[in-house]
Amino acid sequence: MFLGTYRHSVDAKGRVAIPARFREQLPTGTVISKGAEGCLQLYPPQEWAGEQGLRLGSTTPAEERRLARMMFGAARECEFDGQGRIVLSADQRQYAAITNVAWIVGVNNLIEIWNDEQWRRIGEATPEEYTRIQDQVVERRRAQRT
Amino acid sequence: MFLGTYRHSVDAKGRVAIPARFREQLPTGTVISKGAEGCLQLYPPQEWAGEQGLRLGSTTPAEERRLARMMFGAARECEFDGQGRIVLSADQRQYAAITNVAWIVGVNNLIEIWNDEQWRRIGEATPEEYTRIQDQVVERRRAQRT
DNA sequence: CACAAAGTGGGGAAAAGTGGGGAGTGTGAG
DNA sequence: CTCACACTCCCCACTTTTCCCCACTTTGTG
Repeated sequence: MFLGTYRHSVDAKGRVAIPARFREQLPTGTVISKGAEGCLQLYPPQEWAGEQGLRLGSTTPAEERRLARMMFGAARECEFDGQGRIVLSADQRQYAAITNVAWIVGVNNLIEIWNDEQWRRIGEATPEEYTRIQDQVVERRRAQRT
Repeated sequence: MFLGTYRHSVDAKGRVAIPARFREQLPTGTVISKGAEGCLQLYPPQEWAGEQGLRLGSTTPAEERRLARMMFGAARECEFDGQGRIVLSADQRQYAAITNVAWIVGVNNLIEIWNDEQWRRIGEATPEEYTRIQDQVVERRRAQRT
């Protein structure tokens, strides 16, 4: 389970430290790829395996083909250096618009990496916004039960 | 079952002691997150388990993605030190507007942490207000059943 | 009143995060 | 074929943060 938000710096070489709490839970075989809303996502091996359902074949719909190409084409296996950092490629940094600062966010089953501005919009919700969102969950749960 | 209200101090490091009565009932795996109306909430493992259904994957809809990011990004697993204290992160203290004092309130199935001013507004309700609130709940329940 | 438990505060060791230098490897041009 | 350049990766050193431990104060209880 990945929880919490961490603000780490990205150096000139594109290196960013993954919080130790997360790193402990990431075995080799962890994959980094592009995610929705312009973030990067780290999939632990078992989560990445869950995405294998997305395959190309003669019956695959067009949107799924496109999604599969983007997801798998952008994916790379994570490699940690001695200090627990990974290197974000120039391509990945451009996609996520990351320059000097990155927010590393635990989202239950996977980890996301965001640029400064975009994460602030999500993470710095006021208590009022947060209350509203929470009410949405309650509402959604109720809808699902029926 | 968590009952009662406790006023504890928060030191310069952001540490706050959880009342011993509560601590005895909190196994490892307890999670602290942001709650409605600007409080912080402690979920015992069995309460938090309900939130686990929310997972990210290539088939997760947009509203759920946003929700999951906010919920899990704001949460952290509780870690007690030798004196039974937890550390409130700078982010959590800002959200709940907590500086030197925190009110720790048992609310049946979970625990809430409030700042001085906001808790006074809730806790110092007059008998008249209390009655009115109770009637509102009764009214709402009645409306929902229909 | 005395003792025990709970809460509070601070100092120091250890761990995590950050930045830079340099060796090794591969590529491309001369 | 050789040399120069660029890039990657590994290692080292420094800074900051975390957390663990100790000691004191306060509260509650027998």
